[in-house]
Amino acid sequence: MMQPEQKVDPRILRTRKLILDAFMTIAKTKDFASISIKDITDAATVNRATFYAHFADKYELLDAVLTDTFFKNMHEHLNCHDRLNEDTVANVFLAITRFQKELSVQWKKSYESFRPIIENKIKKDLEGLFYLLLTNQNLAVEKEKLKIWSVLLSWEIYGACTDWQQNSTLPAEKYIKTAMPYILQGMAVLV
Amino acid sequence: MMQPEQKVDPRILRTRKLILDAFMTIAKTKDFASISIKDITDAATVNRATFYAHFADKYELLDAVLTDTFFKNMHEHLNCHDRLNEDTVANVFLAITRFQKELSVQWKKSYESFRPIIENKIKKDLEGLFYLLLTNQNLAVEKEKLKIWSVLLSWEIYGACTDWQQNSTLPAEKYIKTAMPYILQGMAVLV
DNA sequence: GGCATTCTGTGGCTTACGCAACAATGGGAT
DNA sequence: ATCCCATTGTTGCGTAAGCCACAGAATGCC
Repeated sequence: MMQPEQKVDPRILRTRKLILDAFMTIAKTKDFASISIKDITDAATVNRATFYAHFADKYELLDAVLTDTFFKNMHEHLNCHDRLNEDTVANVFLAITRFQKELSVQWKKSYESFRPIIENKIKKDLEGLFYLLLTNQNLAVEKEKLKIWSVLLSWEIYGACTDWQQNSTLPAEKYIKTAMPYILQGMAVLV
Repeated sequence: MMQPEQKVDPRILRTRKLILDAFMTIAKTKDFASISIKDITDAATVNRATFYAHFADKYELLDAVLTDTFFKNMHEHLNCHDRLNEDTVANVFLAITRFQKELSVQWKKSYESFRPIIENKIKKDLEGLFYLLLTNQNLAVEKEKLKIWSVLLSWEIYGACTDWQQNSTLPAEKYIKTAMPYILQGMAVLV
């Protein structure tokens, strides 16, 4: 989003990465609740006090990990200069479902305890993403409305993902194609 | 050797490892002479000034890399509580030849410029190793003599390695078996 | 219940590292 | 020969990270 990204001390990046990597590794073998800060800092070969200089607690770390991995995943299939249209929505849907799949496989032991946190996180991120896309295509609509519509759209999409995951036997591509007319109908208010 | 190994700041170990790893990686693709300090520190994501806090120059780094890898290699086939005998000598010979082989393959681009440095280094290390083994088995011989005999033995063994590498077509195991009687004859002065 | 143990945040102090700037050296090109 | 640019070590200063010790909370065990 902001490309200048003014220089960050390399030590900060290094330590952050050490912590994130350590956490992701541990999450594969241990339940989230039973992971202690010490487990993480030991694995990261970082002092416990240093952890707290980067993150307030375990949950903030989880948040950061999700942001990193989710956005990484997202950007592989979407660039933020796209307009919000049928293709974009479909791509977002597919990226989310793929991401969830990956998480539940990679983080077997922790995924269940993560789920509600992940859900909120992704919806917030989505909301921000949609809002960004919408403002970028300068429509003649007040920002207030765009904000709310972003919320609606993010819940809608995320709901679709959850439903697909839990109840559907369709391939993701089919599912989203089926859902698309309804979504587009809602988005039509934009133009 | 010394097992207490009083605690070292983890940052030092980390930085050192980053530098060593970076160097070994670069050595695969570039000639030693053409590797700059900046190349190394960039790859290691470490500041150039930090490099100089750890090593005086490129050669000291090379020295450290060799020590680490050589001793690692050596200890896999030998423990320092062994006595100095036929088996030990044979193991050392094989460890060295294996190590040289590995280097020349791994560090294609740099090996030739390394060679003389490596040679001195290994002989020094060998000398220390032999001296250690000899003193450990408390013989009734002055230290002064043990020191000199360690030198002779290390040159002898290293010479054998070089000759094998350059002139011999025998398998290393055969070669050392052939050379062994002569070496043992020399060592007989010890008992 | 009580007791011991582990974990969590936090603060004060020390140390290692990053940064920018420097003079000195050494090719390489024209 | 001259200029140019890159590399080499070195320095002083600011900041991130390590270390230790602490009190309070949580957990487990009997």
